[in-house]
Amino acid sequence: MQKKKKPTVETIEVCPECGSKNLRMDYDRGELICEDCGLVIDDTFIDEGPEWRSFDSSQAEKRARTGAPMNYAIHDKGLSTEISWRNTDSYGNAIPSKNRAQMYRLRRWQKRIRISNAAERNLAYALGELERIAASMGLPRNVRENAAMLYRKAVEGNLIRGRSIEAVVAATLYASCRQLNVPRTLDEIAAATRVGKKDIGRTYRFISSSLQLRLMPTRPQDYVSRFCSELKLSGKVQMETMRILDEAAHKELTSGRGPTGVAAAAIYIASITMNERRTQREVADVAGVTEVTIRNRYKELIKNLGISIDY
DNA sequence: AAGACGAAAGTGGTTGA
DNA sequence: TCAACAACTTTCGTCTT
Repeated sequence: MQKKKKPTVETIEVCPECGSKNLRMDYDRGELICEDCGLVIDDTFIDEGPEWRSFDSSQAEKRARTGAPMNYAIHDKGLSTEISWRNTDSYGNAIPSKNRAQMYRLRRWQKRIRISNAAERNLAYALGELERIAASMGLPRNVRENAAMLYRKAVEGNLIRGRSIEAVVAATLYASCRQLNVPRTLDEIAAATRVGKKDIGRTYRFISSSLQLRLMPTRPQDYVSRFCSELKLSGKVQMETMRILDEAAHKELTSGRGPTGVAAAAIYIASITMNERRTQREVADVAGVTEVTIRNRYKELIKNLGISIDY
């Protein structure tokens, strides 16, 4: 019954950057992180199976709940019965031909009951899309489930009418990412869907105000670890960046500014002061802003924080 | 030659009358 | 609903390494 798992990121044991074996899986953010240098080794690992794992029977007992786990990402929350298409019984034996017709009728009814009307069908389609997009972006499971919940609420509130399903799915994903502090930019979401950034933004605003999501504006800090690892910067740079951003936030240099731009500028500064220099273009590409924005932000930062940069 | 700099004009979104 | 506005982008010429 248990199929052999194909090798995943969990088979990586040594940090390719510093050789440390001190790796940690951050399930909340969906990242595999080196504890020593801070490198995010892989943020696109595929999660298989339930959201928890047990390593021995006592843990399994503590963590297991009765019945199947609720899964909001499946349109009937994963609680319905599934009938396999195989003509075998649960022991793997072939079902006698005289029962085949009966099985066929059972399956047909099962389908009709499960996906009975247009609303259900749309929900099933939407959640399939959600899963596809989230998977291609490497978003962790909790973000997907959260997004699925938001989508259900949107359906209940009749917020879908007049909007494309994919736009709403993208918007809920975006909202979910922000709620759980694993922000992705609108650009990134737009790149993974067939919906324009404009549409997603509009739909997002509509949904979040209708559902009263009260989301804080994204903080630059939330982007740092992802950007830094994409730039292959060490944990030292990351920490320095955080320090700069904290100070900047304290002096109100971040409000009103685009968080990605501020994050990019702080990373740029930290990369120089920590002797791991990256060009403005490199940082700009990763952060999805232009060099000009980085220049503007970083001039503000070094002026107001009294950081001197000597080459 | 690549990177950094800065000016100027253009874009899309927010705000307030 | 519209215009003002700030943030950000694009483009381009110039300077620095």
